[in-house]
Amino acid sequence: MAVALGGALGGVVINADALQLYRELAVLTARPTLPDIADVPHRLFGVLGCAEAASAARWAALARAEARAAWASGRLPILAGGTGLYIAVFLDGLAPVPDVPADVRAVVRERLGRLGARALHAELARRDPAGAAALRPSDSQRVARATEVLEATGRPLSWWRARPRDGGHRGRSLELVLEPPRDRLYAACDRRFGRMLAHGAIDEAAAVMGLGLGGDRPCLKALGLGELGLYLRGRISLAEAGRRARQATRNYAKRQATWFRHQLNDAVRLAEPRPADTLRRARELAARFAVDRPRSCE
RNA sequence: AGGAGUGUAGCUCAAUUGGUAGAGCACCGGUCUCCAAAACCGGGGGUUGGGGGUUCGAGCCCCUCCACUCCUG
Repeated sequence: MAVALGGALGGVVINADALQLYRELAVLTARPTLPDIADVPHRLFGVLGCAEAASAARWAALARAEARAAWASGRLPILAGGTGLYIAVFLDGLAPVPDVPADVRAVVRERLGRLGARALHAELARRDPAGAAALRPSDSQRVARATEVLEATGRPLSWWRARPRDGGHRGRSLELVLEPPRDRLYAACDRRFGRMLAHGAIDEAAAVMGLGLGGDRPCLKALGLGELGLYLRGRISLAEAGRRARQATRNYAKRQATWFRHQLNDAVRLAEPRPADTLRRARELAARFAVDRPRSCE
């Protein structure tokens, strides 16, 4: 869809997917391949090494720069991808929380692994009662985030969130959500892994495993990577790896559907009719959008 | 054909000596401001293979039929 729109409207496709950011993950993230991208410029695909860690803020800064560059060259920026948080951050901006130093982050993660989320939450409750009360003790990810921000800045996360947000383009963009019927969505999920295998997913997984990265690297969360890792170490059969990867893909698609249904209220929803119809519809929408297209994305 | 065993939620399995069925996963729904392909929360579900019997009461005991598995021929 993004490529079709980009071709029809003179656009640049900008990746809005947390995992397609990683260079070493091409097959396993179904990154667009050459025939697709020949006619339309693509940005932010495979631009980080797996040794690095992406974040919403880091991506947003890159995406804003790319969007500006696209406008400057007279092209329409088209963000495409499945990471709801990233898109939300692009649209609404982010609280101006300073970057948390890597060592602080590492210490908090280590303690999380050793003590568990509930223990960190109890500790947070003493230092930032309001912030802790807003979090479930079992929510390891957010408890760790709140802890590391407090640790690094000396101020609770809630204090930072009360400040005005940086950036944001809400109201100056057109949002399209592809919403295929659930059975077709799941069927597509099931087909995906087999296709990846046919395109060298096993070799790619072996190469990534060979990097010897720490177990907490974001890039290791790619669907199917962990499963193929178990297969490569002889722990499970390839059939079992496939079964688990397909299941994980469906579970993820379900979460995406929930996110996009509730977090992008103004989006135009396309229930995926035949591709030609969808494209025509999208062109109409984009043409309408072009009439009051802002002069710059600043 | 004979012998043995098993049939409980979509799947894999639980259920103290008979006291009117639970869990994980799936599925559905939801949360979401910096690891988000993450992290977390909630929900609906089963005339316990069919029929009959014993009993105050049967997923548990008895009879019978059906299905599947294994063994022997």
